[in-house]
Amino acid sequence: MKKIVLPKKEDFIPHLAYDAVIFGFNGTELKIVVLEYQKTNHFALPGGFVRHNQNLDEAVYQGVQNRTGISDIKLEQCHTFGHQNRRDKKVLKDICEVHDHQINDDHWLLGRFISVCYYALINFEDVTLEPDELSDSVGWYGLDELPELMLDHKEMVSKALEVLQKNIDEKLVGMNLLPEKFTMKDLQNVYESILQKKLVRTAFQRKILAKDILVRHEKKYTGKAHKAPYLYSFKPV
Amino acid sequence: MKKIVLPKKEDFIPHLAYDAVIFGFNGTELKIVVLEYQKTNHFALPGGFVRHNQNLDEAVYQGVQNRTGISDIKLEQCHTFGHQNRRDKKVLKDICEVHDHQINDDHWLLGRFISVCYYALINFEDVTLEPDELSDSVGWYGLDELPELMLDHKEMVSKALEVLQKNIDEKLVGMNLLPEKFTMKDLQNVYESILQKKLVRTAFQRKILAKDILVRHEKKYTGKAHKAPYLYSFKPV
DNA sequence: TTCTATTGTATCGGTTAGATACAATAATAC
DNA sequence: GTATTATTGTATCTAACCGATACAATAGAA
Repeated sequence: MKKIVLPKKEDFIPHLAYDAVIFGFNGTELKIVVLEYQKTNHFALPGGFVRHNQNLDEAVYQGVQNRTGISDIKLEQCHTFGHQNRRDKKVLKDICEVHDHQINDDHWLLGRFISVCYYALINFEDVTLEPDELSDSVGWYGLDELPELMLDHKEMVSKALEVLQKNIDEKLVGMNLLPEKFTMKDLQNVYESILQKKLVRTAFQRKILAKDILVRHEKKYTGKAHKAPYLYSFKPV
Repeated sequence: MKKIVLPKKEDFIPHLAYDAVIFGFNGTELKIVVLEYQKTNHFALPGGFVRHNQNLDEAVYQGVQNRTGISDIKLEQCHTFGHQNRRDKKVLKDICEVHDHQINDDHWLLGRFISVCYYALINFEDVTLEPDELSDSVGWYGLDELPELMLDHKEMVSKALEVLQKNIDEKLVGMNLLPEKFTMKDLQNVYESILQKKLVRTAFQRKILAKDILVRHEKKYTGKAHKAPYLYSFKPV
């Protein structure tokens, strides 16, 4: 196992972390990015720390990029988690041990952390997840097939989903959960995955078209024995 | 000037602060609580730091109580501000100097702070603001008569108002911006102050009554030469 | 050619909000 | 007393919107 360099205490704001809930859509199901730490069987949201010379927003953007390979996304804050027992010595120690680091009980990484939670929507298809040196794997997990997550990361997922549901109409316009061109059915699937309920097809189509945010393109012939749906894309702003 | 005790570095999480936007309603206008630091002419939202053995939420609750005398309120998070130049050496130095403290440029209070912003709604009438020893005064200011505020506190006010506007229907039920009993006109005034726009009287009344959240009481005779309005209170949950 | 699943759209009924109208007051002016 | 005035509570009309339903228009298989 390659020896990694632990983050140096003096570079970072102590007791402050961020975590990100990154939503993607595989055509059927809403999924989120989860990291697995090498050999430890510990799972977590992509997260990290904020440098003294970094804006919070930038730290999150760069951190997510480093840890997952995902770039060019728009992250939004959803909540800051600050319970005093937000710490997990065991998990951190396990991770460090795997990498041949012995750390003391008073090491800064084992202390209490306040974490600012962000969320983002990305297109499942044009992303290749690349785990960083800390992580054994980085992968997509459906909301109902999440592994046990570190600390309160599960609560973060719930909160992020809640905020996303509330803002779905604003956030989805021009958002890239879908490929460039998509059918009305695809869009409805995204809505249903996020809202976690079935929508009325005809009313959905009417509502979306009334918004006047879509451009209609050619038909999409799927080979199935029925009328072919039109393809749409979001109107450029 | 009484010499005060500065917060000790070792008690608090460094680089982390909170600030609170506390909304009250005086019957006509929406106002917020602003502190003035003694003799310095510096104004700020009530805020403070988080102790190592405190939950974030508790720190905010207790801090607001200590600094303003306001207790028994429900605070909600609205955003975390983390720009790297969130620091203001001059203001902090001024405040310390007034209290006979000389602090060095590397004092922890002069460093960069990430601040978690909260907001709350309270009943203007049953609160007596009591400034703490740091503050010369604590008072209510209308949104369009705010003094110059420290750092990005003005942005915090905007953000809090934005969140409040979005959640007005949920947050206002049983909320105590109003006295126990109030007229429909009073309630409409609250809505209009928060949303910062005029509402249609008849539609407003119909909408609120349809929610079935009010109890109707006796009429309120104001002495004015017109029909007396009914008093209402929120249905107990 | 027939059949089937899906899509695009129109229509009906119920709900909601803005606009308008109007009757019911509470105090004042006379 | 009676008329006057401002405000309140409610009803009505219309437009917008949503769920439900109906139905014609397919694309491919049988």
